[in-house]
Amino acid sequence: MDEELLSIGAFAARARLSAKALRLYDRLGLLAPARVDEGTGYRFYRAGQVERARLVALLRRLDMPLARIAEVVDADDAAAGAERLAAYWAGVEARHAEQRTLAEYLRGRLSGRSSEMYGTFTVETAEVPEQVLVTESRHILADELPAWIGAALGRLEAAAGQCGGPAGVPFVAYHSDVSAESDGPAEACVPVADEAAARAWAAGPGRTRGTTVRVEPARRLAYVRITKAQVAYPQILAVFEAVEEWMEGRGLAPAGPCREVYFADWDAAGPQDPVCDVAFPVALR
Amino acid sequence: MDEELLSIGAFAARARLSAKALRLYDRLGLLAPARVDEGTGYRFYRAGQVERARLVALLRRLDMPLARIAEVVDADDAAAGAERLAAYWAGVEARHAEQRTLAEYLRGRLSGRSSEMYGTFTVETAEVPEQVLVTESRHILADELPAWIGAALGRLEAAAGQCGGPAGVPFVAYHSDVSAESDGPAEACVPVADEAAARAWAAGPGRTRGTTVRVEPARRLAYVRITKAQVAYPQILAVFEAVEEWMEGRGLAPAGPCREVYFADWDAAGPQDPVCDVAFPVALR
DNA sequence: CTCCACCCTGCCCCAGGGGCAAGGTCAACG
DNA sequence: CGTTGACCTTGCCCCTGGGGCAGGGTGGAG
Repeated sequence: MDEELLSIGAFAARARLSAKALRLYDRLGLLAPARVDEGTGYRFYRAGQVERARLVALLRRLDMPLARIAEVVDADDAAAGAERLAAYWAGVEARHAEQRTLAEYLRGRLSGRSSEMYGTFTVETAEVPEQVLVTESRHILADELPAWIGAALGRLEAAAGQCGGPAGVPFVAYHSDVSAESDGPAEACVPVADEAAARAWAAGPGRTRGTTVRVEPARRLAYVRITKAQVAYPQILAVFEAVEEWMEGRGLAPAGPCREVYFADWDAAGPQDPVCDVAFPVALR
Repeated sequence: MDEELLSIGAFAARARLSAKALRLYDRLGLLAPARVDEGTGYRFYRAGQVERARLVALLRRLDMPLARIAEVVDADDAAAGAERLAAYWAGVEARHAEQRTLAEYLRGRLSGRSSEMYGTFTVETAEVPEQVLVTESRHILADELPAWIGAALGRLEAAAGQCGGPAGVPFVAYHSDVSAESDGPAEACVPVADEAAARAWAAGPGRTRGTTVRVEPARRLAYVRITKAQVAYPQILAVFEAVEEWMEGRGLAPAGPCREVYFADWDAAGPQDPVCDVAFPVALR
């Protein structure tokens, strides 16, 4: 019945944890000893608890916080625990991918200067026909930009359904710098098929928040295709700079505001999937 | 001359840092204000310091410790800073690669059990001819294993130079479990060309530490090829288990101790490069 | 002159322990 | 039976990189 109670030191050695850590896990309720002597306070563990302790130790090696470890090891069944682990790890991977692109950007900036970073991006061109756009504009700083882009494109795509449906790829145009000091404005744009319906929609109720309809003439874009992980401030600025340099090298001047073209399903994309073109309009012909 | 001194709040906004962080960086000598008012203690920064402050902020987003940030931003020239950044980031990548394989192992263990993890490794077989080995054996626990393997194979490869040269790929054989509780023994082995020279070497002075020479008969190996990042305790145990399951599925029994075959240059390999075969000998024919 | 926005220092807080001090326990050895 | 040394307990301070708040000083605008 007692099945060999282990002292904290013996248990720590078997579990590859320190006694100090075990006391902490006891206090947090993550790994309670099987018995605590009332007189002396000595902790005693069953040999069968080693498995749970080792799992905790392994999860700690992923730098998982103890609270999330508790969610994994206390899950109703192992599969549910695996899901929570997968969710945690996906977050780690996303953060790491973002940091990796930032590290590459900084390394290039510190060592090679522009010549090197220019080489790491491939600039292409594409022609885009005239489009009717429903748009939403806002003055905004860089830190709120990702949340706003998601929300604004969501609203505009909903609107596009009432305007003949989306007729192209959504994008965000920057009419002036968006950074920590400069607030744009930025303009979220969704091409639609039915201009008359779009104008009716824009004149409808509750459209005071910078929404408008405009016709964007046909244009040629110079762009760099980037992955989801690379869509992060401020390293994305290096991409804009790369396109500008490419244009200067060919004697081309920007023919309108720069933009980010979101051609893929953002939520479905993984960190290394291409999702966005960083683009400048250039003169046609 | 004064060129527009900024208060801490104004400077913090431009640098995308909190005032609190700036006070900390001042105290650590990482980013000292251009002037500190003696009477009031007010800190004043030059606009030109913004660049350094932003670099610090970006490096912090890599979770780089402030001490290492100081090494980067205080480097003699930008290229030297880039090198230190690269060194730091290489460490991050290595740790992340190791954590990734651990996360995959744990996810498999929690969710799919053996069926899934079996599927993630590809087991191959290979035939190895008879070999003369110089070897070094030791009782050792898992946590000291990597350091010992490096040192022992280094010594044996040096010895192989006096024994007709290396005549095959070095490996480590496990005659019993090596874990946190069980200490093997493990045996580091390097094949050599000249058996007589090897026996003379083994009888030479200072060879009392478990070194020996033996002839390993020809054998067939069932193995899984893994990357440098996967060579880490305890997730490597899952690889051994995968090979064992594969063998059981084919009615094969181990014909000797399991082993890790290091066929690539360990130091030159990146985390994702294949470097090691996790192998069991099986009966020939 | 007063008000409000800044600014200062100093203290406590977070995670996840490491390290040490002061004192209690337990088994083995003489 | 006593002592010794290994082990256990709690409690406190330390680390990093700040966040948050208290209590008090400053400076410019109205």
